[in-house]
Amino acid sequence: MTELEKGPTGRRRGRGARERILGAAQQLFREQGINRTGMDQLCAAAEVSKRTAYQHFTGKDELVAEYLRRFDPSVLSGVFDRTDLTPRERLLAAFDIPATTPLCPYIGAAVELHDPLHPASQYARDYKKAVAARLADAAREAGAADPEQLGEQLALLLDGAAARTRVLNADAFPTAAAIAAVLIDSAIPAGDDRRPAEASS
Amino acid sequence: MTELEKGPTGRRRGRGARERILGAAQQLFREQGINRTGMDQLCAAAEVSKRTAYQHFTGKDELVAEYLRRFDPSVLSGVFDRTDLTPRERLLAAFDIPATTPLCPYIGAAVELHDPLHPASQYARDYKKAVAARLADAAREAGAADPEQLGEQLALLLDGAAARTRVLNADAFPTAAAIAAVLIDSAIPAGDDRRPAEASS
DNA sequence: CCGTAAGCACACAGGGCGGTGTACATAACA
DNA sequence: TGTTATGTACACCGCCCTGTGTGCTTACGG
Repeated sequence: MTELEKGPTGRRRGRGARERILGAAQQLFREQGINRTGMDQLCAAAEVSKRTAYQHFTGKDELVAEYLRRFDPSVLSGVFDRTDLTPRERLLAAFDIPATTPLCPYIGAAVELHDPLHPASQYARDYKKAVAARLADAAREAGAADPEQLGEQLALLLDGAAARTRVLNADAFPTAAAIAAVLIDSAIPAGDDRRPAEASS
Repeated sequence: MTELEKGPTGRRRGRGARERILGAAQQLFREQGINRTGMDQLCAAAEVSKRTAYQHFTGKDELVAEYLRRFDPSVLSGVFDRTDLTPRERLLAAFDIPATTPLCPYIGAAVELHDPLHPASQYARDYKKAVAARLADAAREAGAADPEQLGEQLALLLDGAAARTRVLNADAFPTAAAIAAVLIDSAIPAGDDRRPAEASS
C-alpha cells in the first residue's frame, strides 16, 4: 500500500500529481508536439516539481507512452457504442468525431518519435489496428461482403483525413466521409442495412 | 556574380557545396526525420564544414524549406506525364509510386515543425494543393463528373496511405489504390476512358 | 606573383534538454 | 511525539543543438 491511492487525504494538493502531469501532457503534447515540449515546461504547467514527475514516471518516454495509452478509449467509445444507429450509420459516424476530438495524436507521435520500437509507437500501431478491427466489426454487422477490407479502407480514410487536416489546416473529414459513403454503398449488398433491433431479434 | 555558379572551376571539390548539403539533407531528413538530424551530422555527411553550410543557408529553417521545395518535381513528374496511359490509368498510377519514392516528407515536416507559419509548412500546403490539382486535371481528362472532388478525394487517399504506412510500418498503398479504383469507377460515366491519342486527335 | 573568393578545422558560446541530488515542508499514523 | 510517505524548491550535471568567430588552406584569375 505504498501507492498514492493509499488514503483519503491527498497529502498536499487536490490529490494526484499523476493526473495533473498527464493532463498537462495531454494539452501540451497536442498543442506543441512531443519533442517541442520540455519537462520543465510540462512540470510548470502541471504545477508539479520536476522531482516529483520523475518519481511518478521513470522518464519522458514512459510519460509519452502513458499519454497515448490513455487516449485510447476516448475516441473509440461513443462512436461504436451508439446502438441507436444502423451499422451503416455507425460506420459513417466515425467521420463526425474530429470536431469534438482534437486530432489523433498517434500519427504525430509516430512521426515525432521516429522509432518503431518506442513503446508509444507500439501503442499507436495497436490503436490503429483496434480501430480497423472495430470498423471491420461494424462492417460485418452491416453485411459487407469483405468486412476486413472495408474496415481497413475506412481506417485509411480516417488517417488520411487526420493527416490532411493537419497539413492543410483545413477539415478534410467531410471529404473522407463522402468517400466512405461510396465505399460502403459499393461494398454492401443493396439495402442490406438493418436496424440493430431487427438484426438482434 | 558572387554566386557559386560563377565559373567553370569549382574551387576545391566536384563543385557545389550546396548540392552536397541538400543531398545529405534529403537523405538524412528522410531516414531520421528533421528534428533528429543535427547540423553537425548533416555537414559531416555532406563532407562540408559547418561554417560553409551556414554561408549557404542562413539557418536550418531555410535548409528545410529548400529541401521541401526541391522535392516537388520528383514526385509529380513521371506520374502525370505518362501519356502512354489513359487518364484513368494515370490516376491509378499515382498509387504505385511509393515503392520507388521513399515517402512523402511533407506530412512528416508539417508534424515535426509544428508551426503552420514555417515556410516549409507553406511549401507542404502548396505541394498538397498542387497534387490535388493535378489529380483533378487528370480526373477531368478522364471525364469525371466532378473532377475537383475526385482529385481531392484521391489526394486524401495518398495522404492516408502515406500516414498509415508510416504508423503501421506496412505498405498501405495497395489498399488506397483499391479505394481509388472504386471512386474512379463511380465518378466516371461508364466506359468513358479514352486513350490520349484518340482524345487529342 | 599576388589578390581574392571559396572552403576548411576547430573551438566556443548560449540554450534547451532529460535527469538527479540535496535539503526542506507537510500531514497522516503510531 | 516522532516516523514515514509524499511532495516541494532549487541548484546542478552532462549532452546535444543551432549558430559564430577566428585563423588557415586552396586554387583560380589577372
